[in-house]
Amino acid sequence: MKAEKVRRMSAEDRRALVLEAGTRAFAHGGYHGTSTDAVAKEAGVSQPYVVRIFGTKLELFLEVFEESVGRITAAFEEVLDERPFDPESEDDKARMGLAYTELLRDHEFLQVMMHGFSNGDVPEIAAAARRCMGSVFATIQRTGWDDEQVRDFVAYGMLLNVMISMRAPEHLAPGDPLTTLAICAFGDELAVLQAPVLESPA
Amino acid sequence: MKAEKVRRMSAEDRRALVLEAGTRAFAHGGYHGTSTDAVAKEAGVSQPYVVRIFGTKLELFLEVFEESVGRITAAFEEVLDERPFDPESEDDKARMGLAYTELLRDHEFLQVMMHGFSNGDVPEIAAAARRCMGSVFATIQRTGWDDEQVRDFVAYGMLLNVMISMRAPEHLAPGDPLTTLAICAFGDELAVLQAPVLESPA
DNA sequence: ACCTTAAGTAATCGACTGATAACATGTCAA
DNA sequence: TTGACATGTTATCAGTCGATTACTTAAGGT
Repeated sequence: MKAEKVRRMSAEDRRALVLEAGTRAFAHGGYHGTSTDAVAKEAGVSQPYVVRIFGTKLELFLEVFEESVGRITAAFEEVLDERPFDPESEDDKARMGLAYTELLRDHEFLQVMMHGFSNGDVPEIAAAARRCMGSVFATIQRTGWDDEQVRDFVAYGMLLNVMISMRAPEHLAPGDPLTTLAICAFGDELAVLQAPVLESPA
Repeated sequence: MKAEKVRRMSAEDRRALVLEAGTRAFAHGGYHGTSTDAVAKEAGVSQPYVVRIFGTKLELFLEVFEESVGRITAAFEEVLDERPFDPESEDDKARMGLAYTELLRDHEFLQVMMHGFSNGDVPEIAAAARRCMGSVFATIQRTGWDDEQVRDFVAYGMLLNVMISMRAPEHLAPGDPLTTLAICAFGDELAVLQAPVLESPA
């Protein structure tokens, strides 16, 4: 019957794979709204195995969360390290903005971040959220902007996160005020977010 | 034994009471993280009763959510209707900002709103979120500001919501970058948010 | 006083969840 | 080849959740 020998993976690789699956799963339901079984299904392993790897669901979420925020700060750091950053330059500012909007296309990290940010009732998650928000702020500070500029940049990011969360780009109606907001918040990026990826148009 | 006659309430009053309790409960745990029993306990009634009043947990949440957003837009409308609003006036802009920071002190509405905004995986909640975000945007538009200004105002609000959600004001450490962000985001309001209400200082 | 209506609860159900324990099997060094 | 260890699963449990049913009793008109 079962001729297939089941290939195994190193614990390290499997852990990384489950972490990725966890990112996708938690991006949808958040901490409370996602079961360890959902993560397991996404990863293609059994539910008890994912809890054995991470100990508890909470620890799994915390790892997923911190990794997601890490990816986001990494995207900014890439821009900052690419070449000297001029705090006065509108062009450099646009580059930072672009780094974020590129993240929007694959918005799992952002949604995980958002879920972490809004789970203040779980002390460990709230603590992680504060730590991560601090590190994001500190990273943006490296631009040389004054604190108010950094604050506004972060605030703008939060708006985009919220708009993504509520699936605004996929639900635009002509007369809707939300459409106006979406247009002036996402700009050119809106078109990209509306349509899913097209496969090799003939 | 039980001498107490149980006083009853009109369905209307009880409904309002449970709605209020729901606001407090959902503000903490959000949709997925709050049980109907938690709402019932908060309201001082039995769990089956709260589901009978609202039909399902989802409908209860939607009512709580829409009412919360209603309170928020109402706060803005109060400012707008108070006297003619000058879109060029820095003073009038400050009044709008103040309307929001006053909401921060009793932040249950904001947290419920935030939870609704980040629950995009539940279609009904996401739809309500889009509707409500649209109505908030439309309300702020009544200032006469151009769309970019309105957008930035809303974005700023989202940042404050997130900071409140992660309990930033209660966890300020001297060297922390988050503290810097908190200071330049909340301004004078920060002191108020840090300390719970003091009872008649001797 | 009576009796219909409406407010409210206790009991309970089936589904789900996170976690534990026991078991099975692939991998690899000696 | 073998045996120890690491990878992974099945079975299962106790707790929780949303919802339904059936019951209880206060309120209020006649």
